[in-house]
Amino acid sequence: MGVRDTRETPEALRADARRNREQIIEAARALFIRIGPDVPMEEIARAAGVGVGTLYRRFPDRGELIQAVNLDNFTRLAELARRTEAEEPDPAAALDSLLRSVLELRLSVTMTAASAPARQAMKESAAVAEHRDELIAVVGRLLRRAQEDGAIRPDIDAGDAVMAVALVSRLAPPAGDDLGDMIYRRLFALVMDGLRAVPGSGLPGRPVGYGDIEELRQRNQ
Amino acid sequence: MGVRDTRETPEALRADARRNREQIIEAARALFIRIGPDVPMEEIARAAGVGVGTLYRRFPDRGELIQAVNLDNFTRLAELARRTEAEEPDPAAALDSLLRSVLELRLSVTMTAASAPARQAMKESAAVAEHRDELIAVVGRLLRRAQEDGAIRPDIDAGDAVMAVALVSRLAPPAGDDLGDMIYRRLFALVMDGLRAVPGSGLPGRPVGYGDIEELRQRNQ
Amino acid sequence: MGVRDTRETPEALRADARRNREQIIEAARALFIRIGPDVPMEEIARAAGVGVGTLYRRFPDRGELIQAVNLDNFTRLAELARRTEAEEPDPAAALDSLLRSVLELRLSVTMTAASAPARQAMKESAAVAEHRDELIAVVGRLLRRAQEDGAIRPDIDAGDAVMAVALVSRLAPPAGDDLGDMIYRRLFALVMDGLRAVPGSGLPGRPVGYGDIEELRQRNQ
Amino acid sequence: MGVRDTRETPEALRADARRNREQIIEAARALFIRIGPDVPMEEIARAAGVGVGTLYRRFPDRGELIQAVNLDNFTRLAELARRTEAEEPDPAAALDSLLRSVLELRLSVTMTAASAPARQAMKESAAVAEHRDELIAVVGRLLRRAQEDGAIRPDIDAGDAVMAVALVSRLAPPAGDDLGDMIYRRLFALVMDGLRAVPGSGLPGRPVGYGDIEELRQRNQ
DNA sequence: AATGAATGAGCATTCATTCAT
DNA sequence: GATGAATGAATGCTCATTCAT
Repeated sequence: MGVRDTRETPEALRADARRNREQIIEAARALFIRIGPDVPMEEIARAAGVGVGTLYRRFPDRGELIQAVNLDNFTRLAELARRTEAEEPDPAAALDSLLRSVLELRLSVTMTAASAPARQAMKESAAVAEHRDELIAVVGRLLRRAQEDGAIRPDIDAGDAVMAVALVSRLAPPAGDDLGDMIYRRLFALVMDGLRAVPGSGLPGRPVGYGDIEELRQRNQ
Repeated sequence: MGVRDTRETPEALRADARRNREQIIEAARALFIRIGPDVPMEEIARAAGVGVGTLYRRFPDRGELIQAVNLDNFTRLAELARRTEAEEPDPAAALDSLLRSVLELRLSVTMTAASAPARQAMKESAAVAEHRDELIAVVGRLLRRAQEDGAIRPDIDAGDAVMAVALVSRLAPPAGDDLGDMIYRRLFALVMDGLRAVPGSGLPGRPVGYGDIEELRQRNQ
Repeated sequence: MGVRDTRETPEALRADARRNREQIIEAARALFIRIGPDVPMEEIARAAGVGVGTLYRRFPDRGELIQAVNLDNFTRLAELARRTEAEEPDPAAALDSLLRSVLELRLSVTMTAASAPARQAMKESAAVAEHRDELIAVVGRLLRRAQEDGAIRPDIDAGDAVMAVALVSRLAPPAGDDLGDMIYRRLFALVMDGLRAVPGSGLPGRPVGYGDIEELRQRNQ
Repeated sequence: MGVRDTRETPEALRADARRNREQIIEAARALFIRIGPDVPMEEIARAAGVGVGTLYRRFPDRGELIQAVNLDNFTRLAELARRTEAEEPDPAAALDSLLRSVLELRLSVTMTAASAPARQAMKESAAVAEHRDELIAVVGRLLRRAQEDGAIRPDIDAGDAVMAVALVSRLAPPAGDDLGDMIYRRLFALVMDGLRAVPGSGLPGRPVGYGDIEELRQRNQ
């Protein structure tokens, strides 16, 4: 049932090699957020405490690295989604908590594409897709339940919610920036308010499902 | 009353030179949106139908070009704001219309920062600041009047509104993308709903003025 | 008897065109000394108060301009040499005065070649050659007479003297630099002392005539 | 006691990398002399048999390369000065031999300034300064002793001598050019004769110390 | 005839990726 | 397996020269 489309099975690596791999992903995630997905490979290697050679041995090119970070992100998100759905009985509260956590994990690179070269580099991965689907499924279920409760406006679907949150996540400030953080949290709250039922106001078009988002991504390559 | 801090007064250029200048700005604006502020200068020149040399004669480096595009954007925005405020008596409707127009002009590069090198390149310009101030002043006035009418939630200030719109503007789809456009318009509407008065829900922190946004920008250099 | 190998006869130009021509040569001479022979053509044009177009109309490329400056320099030098020889009866004093004047005119670009591209650009001109020959002839005559007087060492020829002075001329300091000027004058005096008769010390090789210098220049292209 | 202000300790490099580094410095020295300090970096790389990337890895910009060549030059010069002073008891002979060797090493770029951009690029380095100081100290000592012997004129100081030699060194001909070489050696001998005591002739100004030369260099940036 | 705009080739530098140690 | 050196393609920018106004 495990999905496996990266060249190597991380579990099969020697202890030190696996540690290297993790450090690289950790460093890459941090730098993708702080500098952007175009950050020099050498800088990532340095931050991870390895040579570029090692980085390239693990991830043959930038695309594979981005994808690995993505996979790592979505693995956590899916796990988080599962747990939140299981533990929080109120769907609106669960949704709010889940989306807030998404932000806190600062997984921004992940969902909303980045610079053109980075988009080129980001290959589709079955493993990522699997976790993403799971996340989306949870969001969809919570959304529907919350809509049945009247806590979330009825004219939206999971795609709307995901886009809204993904958008806000782009503003994630560097750690320690209090003003940036306040603005960020206010914006999230404001968007969440937008997701709540607002009598008398309708959105244009039709509810956007996650399939729509994927189609959109295709189109931009 | 006119402000001018670019080296040359565009009006004083020869006819063909002015046409080139405008084509360059047009091409740059489009490419900054589509590709990002790091698009190769050569690509901008090609899109504008001129040689690189011409591009550089007009804009000594990328920073000057970005700034010129910014100035052009904000000049239009300020003009638009003035007109909207003068013509639409209902403040909430004016605000909605103004912000919607901002999106339609696809002026995204403008307000929300870009990649690190691009940020470095984006010099502050007195002319840009003047137009920006005027735009913000109008947004602030409309906001206050709409809040007095109870049409907009009382716990926000101009900075909140501007950030919200700037954020959405990043999603501006290429012309002709119907799905993208629908998602984009829905998101905008959703955010506008968030700006409306929502009884019983308060935002964290305090209202964010435009000064806060500027401080934020400073900090990111 | 006039030599004419530049495209246009300066005398035949309209008054304003001639003034332009002279201003360009003046500006070029100053900038060649201050910045070097690679100074941008546009900068020369600006200093001369004309557009590049005008500069290029007069001097089709950098080589022609360098050559024109050269011609101007050598014309003055030849005239100066004639006058000095006629007016100063003591050959050693005349030589000293002539060489000192050469320095004071700061005609350095002229004789000792410059950067590789500049050397490429400096075409041989019959007019320059004529004036140069005249200058050299005077130096040679003064030298011989001074040697007969025992005032100048016997083992040198005009080429030696010219090279020595040309060398020193490279140090010409910008106007107003007192320290630089002192060093410059000391060096000149020191070289002149080297040219004077020094009993008991002989130079290696054989006396170097001007023909040798020209052959050397050929070889370096 | 060794001084080292370049980022890397050359000794610590891998064998092949060190060889490359040396080839680059060798090629750069030769080309700086032959073409000038503005030779294309690519040409230097080609002459050294490496790619540009390698050149830039070792020397992050032209300035660092110039400085490295300088350091190499002065290291040799200082060593040579030490040896000459230790081995030759007659100060005048030692001075003549030392200065002659300086020329033979063709270290011209070093002391006499270059084109404006190159001057900008030439950063001051503590290591270079140290070796230069040592060289100057030796020259100064030899000079004083020779002056006491009456073999060198009394009205000069180390700065005069260094400038004189630096000047001549600019004429260094390419290897194998016999005529150029003869002229070069004659000029050197002539300058040396100028340095010798010449009764009845005084230099203008005051003796120039090395501090004066440094001040001069400052002024030219 | 003068002007200054347009062009594009040339050089410096960076960085993704490959490869020798 | 890890390292960091080498490579060269890509991109920013400058400037000599040509050409439209």
